[in-house]
Amino acid sequence: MNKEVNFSENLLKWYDRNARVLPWRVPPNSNKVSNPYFIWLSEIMLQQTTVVTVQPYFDKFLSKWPTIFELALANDQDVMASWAGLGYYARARNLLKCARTVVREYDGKFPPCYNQLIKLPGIGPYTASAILSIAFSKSYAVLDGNVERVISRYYNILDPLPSSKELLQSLAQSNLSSLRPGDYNQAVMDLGATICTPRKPQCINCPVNLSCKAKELGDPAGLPKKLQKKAKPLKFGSVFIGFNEKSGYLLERRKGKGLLGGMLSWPSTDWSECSDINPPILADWIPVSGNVKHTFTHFKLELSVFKATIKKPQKPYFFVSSESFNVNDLPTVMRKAYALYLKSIK
DNA sequence: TACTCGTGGGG
DNA sequence: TCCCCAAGAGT
Repeated sequence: MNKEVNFSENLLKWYDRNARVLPWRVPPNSNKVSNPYFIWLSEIMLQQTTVVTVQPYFDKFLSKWPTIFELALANDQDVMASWAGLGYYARARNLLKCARTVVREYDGKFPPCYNQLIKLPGIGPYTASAILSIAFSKSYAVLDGNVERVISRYYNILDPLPSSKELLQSLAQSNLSSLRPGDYNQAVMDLGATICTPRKPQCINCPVNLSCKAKELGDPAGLPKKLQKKAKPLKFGSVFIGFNEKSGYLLERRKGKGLLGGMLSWPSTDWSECSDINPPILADWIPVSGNVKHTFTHFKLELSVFKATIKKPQKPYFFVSSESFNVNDLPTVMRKAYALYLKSIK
């Protein structure tokens, strides 16, 4: 028996006994069919996001929009508010674009074809392969962070990411089970998430430890090697929380691209290496004690917070009544500013 | 290619 | 406290 068969067979045997129970997943050997809408929605949410974080959002989206047809009819603000806190908000914008395209162009059915899937907004090589293998049983191996780690260890690949990606993709594909491509992909990812972890891999419990190259002659925990990342600069800015009893809170809708694009936000200065406390609205602004510290993917941020009673809305800004205001409609960094404001008025 | 794009948890 | 990383995609 060659090593490739060994890997795939042992992995699937392990998966049959140890597959995690997830709301979007069909258990192995259950004779149930995956719902492509569930698979797509979960895969978009799971991009760079942990299963634990995704679960409540997945449940919320399914309860509000049980099928792609309802989602396609949702309004943008509702979807963005429902995504708030999950991060990478381009995913939410593309999610809605994609749902509308699939309903309009494909009668609400995801095309079981790589070249068509990859053209849809928010669907890249990973997500296209995940949908094809899990929902349509087609032979496409996924390459995500888990697979990169498992495969680079199994073959002891010493070249650093991302240059080794092409090789890892072909190795993952060469091992794929054509009978159970979806289970194979999910099995590798489950293995990476639970056994072949970034630190302190539990090789003793690994179903393929007897043929793993890194375990045999290398350092599994040291793989995959990655190129060094650059340091995060520190940026500063100010946000302004305006309120009055009658009208509610003064907010803005951030422009549709870039950081926090499309999200509800407190009026804010730009964020840069120099601190800026010039309010975009005229009022008697009072500094709120303390500041907001927040870390984004590529920079750190410190925000000063100001409060004032605002009489009239001023152009791009608008009031949201106290009754309909929900701080959880805001991204996390803006929730932090609100928490500071609440502390200051108590 | 390399950079942009959130957030929370673990070591 | 800080760094790493998590079912990546878009530009």
